[in-house]
Amino acid sequence: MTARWGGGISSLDQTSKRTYIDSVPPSPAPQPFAKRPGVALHHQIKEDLFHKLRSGEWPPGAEMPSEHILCTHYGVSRGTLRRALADLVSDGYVERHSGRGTFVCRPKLVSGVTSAYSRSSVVGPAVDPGGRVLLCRRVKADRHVAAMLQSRGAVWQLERVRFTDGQAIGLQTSFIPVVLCPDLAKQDLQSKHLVDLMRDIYGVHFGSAVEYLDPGIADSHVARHLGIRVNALVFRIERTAYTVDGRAAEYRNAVLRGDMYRYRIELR
Amino acid sequence: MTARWGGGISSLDQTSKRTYIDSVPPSPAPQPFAKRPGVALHHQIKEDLFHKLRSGEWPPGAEMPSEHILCTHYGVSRGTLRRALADLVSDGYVERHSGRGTFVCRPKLVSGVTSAYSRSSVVGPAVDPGGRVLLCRRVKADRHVAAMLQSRGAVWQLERVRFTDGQAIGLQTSFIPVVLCPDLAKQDLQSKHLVDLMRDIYGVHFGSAVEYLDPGIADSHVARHLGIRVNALVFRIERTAYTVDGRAAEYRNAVLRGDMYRYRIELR
DNA sequence: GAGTGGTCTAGACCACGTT
DNA sequence: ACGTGGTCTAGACCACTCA
Repeated sequence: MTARWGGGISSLDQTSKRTYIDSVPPSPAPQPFAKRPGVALHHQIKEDLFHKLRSGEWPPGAEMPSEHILCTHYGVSRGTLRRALADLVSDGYVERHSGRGTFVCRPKLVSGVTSAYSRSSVVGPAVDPGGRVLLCRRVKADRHVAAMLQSRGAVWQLERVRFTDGQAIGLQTSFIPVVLCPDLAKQDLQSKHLVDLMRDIYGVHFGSAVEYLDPGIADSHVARHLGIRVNALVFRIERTAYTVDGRAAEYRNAVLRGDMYRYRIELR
Repeated sequence: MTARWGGGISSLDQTSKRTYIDSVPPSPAPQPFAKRPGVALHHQIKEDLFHKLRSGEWPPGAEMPSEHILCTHYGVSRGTLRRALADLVSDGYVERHSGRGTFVCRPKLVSGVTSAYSRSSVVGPAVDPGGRVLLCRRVKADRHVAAMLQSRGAVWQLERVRFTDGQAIGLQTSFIPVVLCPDLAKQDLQSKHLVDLMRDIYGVHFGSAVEYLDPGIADSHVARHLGIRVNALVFRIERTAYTVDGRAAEYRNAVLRGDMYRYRIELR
């Protein structure tokens, strides 16, 4: 049996709920739980529980008090308490198992590079829509592109230089099934985001994408168009984007200046 | 006013709920909603709503029916329906605004590199705990390290080669405040994860971390220890890890073989 | 069988935004 | 004033786990 709850809750419960009356505690009783008006109860309870978690009152792995006990302690209904616990679960702080109980999560931060899921974002100046079109032609999808797009038909090959405030920062080649946008070459690829264009003209709604990131260096082609020296450090980004109903709609190989962008990853 | 709901729900409602009776519809009425036993109702409702979203029945930006209407349509209580909607909200598919209504989210996938938050993970063989210690000494934190650790005291400088299955794959230098682990040099840094060690010996619980990722190339030092050629492509990873109560506990500079690992990023 | 969490209901009151 | 979503309650039944 893992650590149970030491105490500090049994000080207030059972009796009347929502009693703000000030019967001065005879002993230095721990501040039990004072409801603040104007803030959702479930939120206050979540904060209080979180505080107990990170103060070490309930160490990682420990079993927490049952819903029943917590309800009487906080003087709230089960629904309200469960809302607080559900939020802690979705934040990854506690685990619940039907029939067993509620447990404090052990930190999942692995020491190595392999780590738990997380949130990530690109750090750097915003990229302008559109860009200089170097190439836009119909081609037959090669083996690799066909595999990534899950289709063997004709595709548009679209190569563009991307800018931020007039400065070239990326070079990318997209492959898009022709069936999705029959006359893509006629569209305003210079000044519009591809996602906006495909949505507004062809009704293709992007919903998700998967990117793979590798370190790379600029070859002469990349260096010339981005105005950087050959062998300068870049990110190589391989990306497949999917429509909201799960069909692959764009496969893209991109290069992004390594001196102007970095990836930020938030682990938890 | 954005698009309202075309129809298809008004076919069943108001009248008795949970009526499976088969009064054969005079017109080809759309299959309304058949509950499957054994699956939580709120989950079935979420699936049904999701299906309507991605089928385009409710386009992005459209206002969805009110809770009241959906309750009568599905024949469930408000709590159950709200649970389904709450799940859709946390998945990022719908937005709710008190007093206004519930709206279908517009896809947030931006065409450019700058994109919405996402989940990410490292792809590659799992890293062994510990590693070969090249250096472990007390030093005074320099300006940069002190800033990252939010403290000016003495720190441990720990440089290790990381392995996977006997093969060197990464080189990292950690800086850890001495106050957190007075005799770190005496510990088993060869075969234990730093997080495990700091938790079990010093009671330091890691809770979160922020990493910055850059493309890089191996210098002679890195190349020698990782057994790769000079100028080989690597990831450079700058990482600050925090305890559960938010104090910086480790600042790390790491290099990871670019030919064996890549970052996978899932955008939504 | 007792205790746990998971689900669901049918009410209630509230703050908010629109009309 | 009305309809929206946000909050909260007090019950109920269930599946699951463990002693």
